[in-house]
Amino acid sequence: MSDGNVVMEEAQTGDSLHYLSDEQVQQGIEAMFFAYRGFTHDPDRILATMAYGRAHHRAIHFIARSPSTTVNNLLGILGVTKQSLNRVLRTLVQDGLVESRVGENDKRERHLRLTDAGARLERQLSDAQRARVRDAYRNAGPDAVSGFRTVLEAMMEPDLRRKYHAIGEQDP
Amino acid sequence: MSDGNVVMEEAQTGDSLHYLSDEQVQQGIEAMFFAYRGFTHDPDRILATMAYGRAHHRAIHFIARSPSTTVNNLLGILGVTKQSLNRVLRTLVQDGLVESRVGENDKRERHLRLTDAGARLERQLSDAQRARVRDAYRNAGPDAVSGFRTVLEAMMEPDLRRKYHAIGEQDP
DNA sequence: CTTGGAATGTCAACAAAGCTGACATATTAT
DNA sequence: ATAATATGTCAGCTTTGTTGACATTCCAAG
Repeated sequence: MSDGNVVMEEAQTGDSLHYLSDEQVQQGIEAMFFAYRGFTHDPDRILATMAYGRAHHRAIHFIARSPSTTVNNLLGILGVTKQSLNRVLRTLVQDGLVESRVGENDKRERHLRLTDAGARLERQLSDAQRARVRDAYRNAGPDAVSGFRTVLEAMMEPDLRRKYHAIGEQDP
Repeated sequence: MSDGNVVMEEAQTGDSLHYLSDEQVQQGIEAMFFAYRGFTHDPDRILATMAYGRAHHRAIHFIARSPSTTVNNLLGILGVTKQSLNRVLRTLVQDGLVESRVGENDKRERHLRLTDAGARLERQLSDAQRARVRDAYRNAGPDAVSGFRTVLEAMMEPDLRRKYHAIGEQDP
């Protein structure tokens, strides 16, 4: 819990690295845990009333964000196996929420987009989540939001950070 | 995606609420998703080599943080059913990583604490996670860290925010 | 034009970790 | 005495992840 590491740093630099103490780091870890629970709470509550789960929400979210994305691209973003994603996508396509089009250039690829019904569900699912994040932003203020995003970015795995930045760009 | 809501706010207050735009909120949602993946990446990698999973890590983490906590308290923190937690605790006690003592005042309660072996595993599991968070903190700087924690707190469900603050205090 | 590899889909089997419901056992509180 | 609390346990189910194997389709390299 308290190896001499941080103590040495503090001895070297005084109190300026207080935010790097084990206790501060530990509290940050716990804050991530509890905040993520809040983060998923609202969509989970809605999904519990349907035949869908969090995996469906994730797929719907990123299809909405990157229309015409391919299955392979989605696999890279979500970090699950194709079998796992395919089970989710199959139900969404069957239920008419997602459309799977054969690629024009490369006909092996399937390009995914939400149908109108899918977009409606996406809206419903994400509205509560957006509201929560927006409220948190409003309460915290712009400087805190900036720091929030800076730390989150620094916490990502490098390849996921690249994917994070690629979302919403021209050619992902 | 862009209901007129935010546009109205921006019309009212100018650009000061830019950080509340749907696009900013959406990016924050995705940052949470990707960052949480990084957050769990290191312990998950270690756990994959053992017979334990993320649920064991969570139990071990909070037992380490709140020694002598009761099962009921842990249930409230983790937000799972007693059956689910019990399955995890049973293996940890059987494997000699967690000790379960009958309460002194109230003998219905079981007070949980890590054994030496459990503390060693906790250290191993959490070291990588702490290192990642500490590196993220270091790269982001103290102001960003402050904002990070402010937004995370604002994102929590109120009852979990209370539990978050109660951890590490005298009488949880 | 054949062939290797890539992208996708699908089947089967399995595991982790959540859930509900029911029930048992101590122990404490009323 | 009786009710409520804290815990443990059994059985069964669901979601979501995993591997492994195999088929199809198609692009690209030879």
